[in-house]
Amino acid sequence: MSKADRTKQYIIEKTACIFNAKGYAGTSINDLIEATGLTKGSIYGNFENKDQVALAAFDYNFERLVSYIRGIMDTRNSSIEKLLVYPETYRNFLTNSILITGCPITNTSTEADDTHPLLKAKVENAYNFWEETLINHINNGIENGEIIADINKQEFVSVFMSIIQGGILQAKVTNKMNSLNSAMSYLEQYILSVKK
Amino acid sequence: MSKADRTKQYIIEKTACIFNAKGYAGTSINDLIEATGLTKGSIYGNFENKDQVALAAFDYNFERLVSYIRGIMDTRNSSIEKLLVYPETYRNFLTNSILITGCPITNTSTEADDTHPLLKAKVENAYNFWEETLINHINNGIENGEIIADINKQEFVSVFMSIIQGGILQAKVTNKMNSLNSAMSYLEQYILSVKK
DNA sequence: ATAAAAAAATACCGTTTGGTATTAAAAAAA
DNA sequence: TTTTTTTAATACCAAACGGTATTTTTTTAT
Repeated sequence: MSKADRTKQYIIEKTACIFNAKGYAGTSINDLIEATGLTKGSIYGNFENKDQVALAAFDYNFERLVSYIRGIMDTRNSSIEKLLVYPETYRNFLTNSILITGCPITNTSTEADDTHPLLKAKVENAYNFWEETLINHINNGIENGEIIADINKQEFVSVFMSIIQGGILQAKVTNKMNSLNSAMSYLEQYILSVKK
Repeated sequence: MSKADRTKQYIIEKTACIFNAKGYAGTSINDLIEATGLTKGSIYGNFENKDQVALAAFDYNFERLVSYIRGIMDTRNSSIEKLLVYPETYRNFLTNSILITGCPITNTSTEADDTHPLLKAKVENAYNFWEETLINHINNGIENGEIIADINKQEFVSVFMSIIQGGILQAKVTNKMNSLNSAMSYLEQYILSVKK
């Protein structure tokens, strides 16, 4: 790993949370300088422009979240238990450093959809990835005879993701955990309702 | 209505959609000038600063959405039918000028929560208002014997709002209506599931 | 119709923005 | 260990930012 690669990574790690919290329009080069302790010249020596840092930061935020959840999932044996990792994780998202400034997909999608095509494309991919992952878990569950075969996959994953995203949105803005907890309790029931 | 009040209203009406689309950090004074055809002096003569325009714009966006939905609701007789106005409305949100740039609550909450206390307070109020409205409809439904009495109100409204917000988020970013339609179909079932 | 008051346009201000040469320092290769 | 290459810091830039003072125009009250 070259010096350039290391600083590049360092910049991403130090700024990713800022982009997630303040948004991509709300984050300035100066914010990046403050967060990294580096100079403008150094940042622009490693990234073409602010856009490229933002895109890399999103990838980092998303990848971190994905690997965090996958890490817990790997400790679970059944498909249903794996799906239950989501409500379990998001229930305590305010105490989770990865999620404390909100879900990167949720945050980025609202900002990027009407303003930032490159970022929007990234969120779109992230969405599709999440959807595919969920469908894979469902398919595994069906194959194992763990999940009912006549499940409406499309509807299930849409509702699944909606409940998580909506729940986080509500919790972040109201500072109350009851609504998120309620949503997550329902999600648990919802998951168990497709159990064979 | 004085001239000042009229231009103030004019500025709000012309800029509200921009704030909703580009966000509050992403919208510049120049955007406001372009949208209104007015000059900087005129805008600052009617508003203390950009912040105040943004706050007024959010109020306008929210109020418009509320009165739109209430307008349709008033044509419905039962509580269940009134609740069904939501999936009906949000199903076609991309063709609805009020919602085409997304739900103001959803958009604003992701941006404001970590950056803009005044705006965050407004979104919080909007949330609470929405929640209260839903609970009122449920209470009416229970009183009329239309909705089952042992409904978990807190959970119901949380899930209700989550499905709508999550569904819009997905539709906006994927440009696909299936996921939103699926989520709205489920919401319809969900509403009917509390029917007596 | 005219005078007073209010609103809008113009012109200006300092600061911050994203970004770029250029110079200095530190890695990496010889 | 020295030279070359790469990386980081400095210094700079034009443009855009939010905002203000002043002048001109338009309302409004008389």
